[in-house]
Amino acid sequence: MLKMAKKLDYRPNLAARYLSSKRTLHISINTLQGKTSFWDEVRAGIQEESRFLDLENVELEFRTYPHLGESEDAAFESAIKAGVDGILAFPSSPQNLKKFMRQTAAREIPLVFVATDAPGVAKLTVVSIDTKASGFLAADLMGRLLGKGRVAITMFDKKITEHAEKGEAFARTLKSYYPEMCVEDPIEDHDIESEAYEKTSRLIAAHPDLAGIYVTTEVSIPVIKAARDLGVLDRLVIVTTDLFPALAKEIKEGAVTATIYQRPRTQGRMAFRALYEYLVDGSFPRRRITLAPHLVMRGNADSFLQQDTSDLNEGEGEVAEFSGVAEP
Amino acid sequence: MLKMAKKLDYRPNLAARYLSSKRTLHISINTLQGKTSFWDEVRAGIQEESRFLDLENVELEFRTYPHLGESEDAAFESAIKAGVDGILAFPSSPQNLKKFMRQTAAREIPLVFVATDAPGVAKLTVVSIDTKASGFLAADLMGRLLGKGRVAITMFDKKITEHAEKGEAFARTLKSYYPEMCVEDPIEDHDIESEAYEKTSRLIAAHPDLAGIYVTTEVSIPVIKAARDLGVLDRLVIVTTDLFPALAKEIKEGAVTATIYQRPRTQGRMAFRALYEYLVDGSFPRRRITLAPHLVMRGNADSFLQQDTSDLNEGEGEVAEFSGVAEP
DNA sequence: ATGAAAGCGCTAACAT
DNA sequence: ATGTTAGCGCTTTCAT
Repeated sequence: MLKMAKKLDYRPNLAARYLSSKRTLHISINTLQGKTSFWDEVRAGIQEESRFLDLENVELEFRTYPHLGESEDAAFESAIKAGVDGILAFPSSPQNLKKFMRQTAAREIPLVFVATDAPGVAKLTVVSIDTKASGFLAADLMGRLLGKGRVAITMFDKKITEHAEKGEAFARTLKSYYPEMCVEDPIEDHDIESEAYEKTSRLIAAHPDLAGIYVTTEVSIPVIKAARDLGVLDRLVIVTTDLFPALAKEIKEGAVTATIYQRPRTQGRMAFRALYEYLVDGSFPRRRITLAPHLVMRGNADSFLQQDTSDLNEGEGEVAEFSGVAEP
Repeated sequence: MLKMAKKLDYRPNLAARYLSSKRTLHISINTLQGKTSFWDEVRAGIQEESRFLDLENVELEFRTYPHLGESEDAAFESAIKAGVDGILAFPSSPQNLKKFMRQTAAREIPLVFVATDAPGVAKLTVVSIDTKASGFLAADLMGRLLGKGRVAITMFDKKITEHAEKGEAFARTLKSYYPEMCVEDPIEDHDIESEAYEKTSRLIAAHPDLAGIYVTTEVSIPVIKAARDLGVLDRLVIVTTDLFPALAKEIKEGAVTATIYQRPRTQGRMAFRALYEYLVDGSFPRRRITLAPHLVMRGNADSFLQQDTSDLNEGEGEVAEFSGVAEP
């Protein structure tokens, strides 16, 4: 009886646990090598939060692979073999991942996904951008600026949940608020530059009245180039995704109206936080952690590009001798 | 010699420190009672982060005052008398605060400001929204939608740094990107509804060609009402600040084009984090912690209003005793 | 003043 | 298997 009661509201003292336990948590970070800076930022966010939260008992193991596909599998296998305590990953090919599901499940290795979900795979949580808000923002912006006309959307592949969701929110918003606008079937570029260029060119040729394009993938530059080469850039409203130097240039020059920033650093931070909490506390995060996108236009493009050091500065390693709070 | 070397790369083990120390940190949260939900959200963010970070050695003391002015001073005095280890505050009247500067400085009580800076007051850091990005966003949105015309801006008072900065960014953006637009002298509403209504009405009467209004304060409803009463609401582009139910309604109905959400919860979280880290680690935060504003339009208004539980889930245990200070 | 010793609440290695 | 004990790195108290 008493034991029961005691057990119910018993909370282990984490400080004591850290102190006594020699064990260090090994967390594997399986992500894609940065094509643009997106993944570098995600990793930076993870490191940041790790340093902030950690009471020096966690070790990050970065398994960064250059391409989707087998090197991704290799990273997974290697992590499992190494006996890591948790995995934080970018799931690119859900089918392959299922092979590992049993293993992670059997060994009770918690899994957190960043940026994209892998439907059907058991995981602790997924951290991603709010796709509805993204699609909506792009649509309302275009709608307000154009009022009517034909617009297009590009995505990696209709099968990527996140992209499909953005597309759906985009189309739905346009339909309900701007009935005089219509959306073409999505272009699928598979993150391949030439494919994006080709398909965009063809689309523009087929629809000389095209008024806007919403690019949900990272390959926005080829889309812009196609429009420019065909001489229609000036009359297109282009809304893109993410932010990197080449794109910032186009934004500042007015070629791109706005971009929807997916806050990679914060995604990394949140993902690590969720995994760490689970490992340390046993507490479950929400099933999905969704971030509000930031709208970037020419005025604030630069402030987003420069390292958003975000929260804390370096721990100087000094004893807390409260040395007066001076303002320099 | 050896001592020196040792001291230099010595890093105290925080876990051990928490464990052994009986001391609990007392942090006073001096904020304004919520007129809208802004301050409630800030406090929620503080609580959230506190529960998340805390290894049960911190105690929050909320000193919430109904009005600016003397009750604010009282809260400050009470906190200092109580011997708190740190204060997290909304500085409404910088002049008064200076009286306490000496005291906090003398007793080495670190001070963190939220939402607004108090220039000239020594503090650990200030957490606030990115005013430039806010003003810019409002301006570029209006510029893109209107192209030309006369627009106005309302603020609490020209003397509030944050408001002045927003106004400046707004005007500067308009001037450089949309030379055919012009900005009226700012309306100062001092957060008083009747004042906002009066002055807006007068402005509209004086400038029948007014095309847009950027409201940087929380009193956007009276501005909308004035425009509606004078029958010009339909042709005005209105961009507001913050978000609360009554405003969300106006956004969804199209009266307000967009609002710039200042992320009160995140402001609270960041502020607490900075103060806590300093208290525990001795590490100094950046001088200013600036958050990117969120653009809210009719499609995503609801998702912002519903409690953004943000990061973590529940921490079940309860802290022992709260001294005579009320919880929010 | 300065230094030695006793815990803080756990885990891990030991003994039964 | 179960119970006991040493000790993690600090702070605090107690003795010198």
